[in-house]
Amino acid sequence: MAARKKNSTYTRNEAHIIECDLTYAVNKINGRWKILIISKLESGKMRFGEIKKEFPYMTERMLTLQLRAMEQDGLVKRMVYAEVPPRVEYELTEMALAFGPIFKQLSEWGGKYRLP
Amino acid sequence: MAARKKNSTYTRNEAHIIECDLTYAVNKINGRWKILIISKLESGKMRFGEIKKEFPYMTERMLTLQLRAMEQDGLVKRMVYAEVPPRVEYELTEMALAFGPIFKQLSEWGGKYRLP
DNA sequence: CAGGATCCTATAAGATACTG
DNA sequence: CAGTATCTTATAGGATCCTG
Repeated sequence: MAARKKNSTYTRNEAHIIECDLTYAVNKINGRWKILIISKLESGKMRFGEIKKEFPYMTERMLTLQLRAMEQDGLVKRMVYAEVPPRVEYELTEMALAFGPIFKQLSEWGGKYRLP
Repeated sequence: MAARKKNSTYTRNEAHIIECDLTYAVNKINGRWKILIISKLESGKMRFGEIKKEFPYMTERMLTLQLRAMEQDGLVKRMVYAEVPPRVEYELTEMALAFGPIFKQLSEWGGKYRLP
C-alpha cells in the first residue's frame, strides 16, 4: 500500500473522525469487503483458498490486502503452517467476533428497509 | 456526481454485494460523513448552517453531497422554506432513526476495543 | 443562507502476469 | 497453495471561487 501523506486534509480529517468511538469502529470495517469476510469467518477458521472461493468476484489482490489490513487491525489471526504445499488459515479474533450481533442487526435493517 | 460506468467491475461487484441485506445497509451509510451526520440529526431537525457548524473540517461541498445522497436514499427529509434569506431544514426519516440503536452498539464496540 | 461550479488530490479497487 | 508485482481505472474527498 502506498504511504499516505501525513499532512493531507484527508488524513487530518481521518484523525479527527476516529476520535469518535463510533467512527473508529466504522473505520475498522470500511471498504467493500471486510464485513463480508468477517461474516464468512464467523463460522470458523478458513484457508485462503476457501475464502477466495466464497467471493468469486473479488480478486486475489483485494483478498490479500483486506486480510493483511484486518490482521494489522487485530481482527483476524493468521496462522501459517510449514508445509508443502503451503497452508495458511485465518480466524477471527475476539474483537471481530464481537461484531457478530451488530452485523445481525444491520442485516435486519437491510431486510426491513430495502426497496422491493 | 460523475455518471458511473455501468459495466465496470466496480459496479458489477457493487450490484452483487448489495444483494446481501448486511452490505445493502452498509452501503447506505458508507463514506466518511453520513454516520456522523445521522448522529447529529438524531436530536432533531437542523438547518444547513447548523450542521455545517458541527463539522468544521467538512467542506460545504461534502456536506451538500452527503445530504443530497441521503435524501435520495430516503434517510433525510429536506424542507425548504420560501423565505429571504433562505431557510432549509433537514430531518431524519424513520429508516434513518432506526440506525440509532445500532450506532450505539457500534460506538460501544469502539469504546471497548480501541487502543488506549 | 444555502448552496453550485470547477478543478484537483488521495485512496480504493480491479486486471493481469508471475512465483516460492 | 497462497500469495506478489505492476499497471490502470474508478470513486471519494478536498480547495477555491462564485451566486440567487
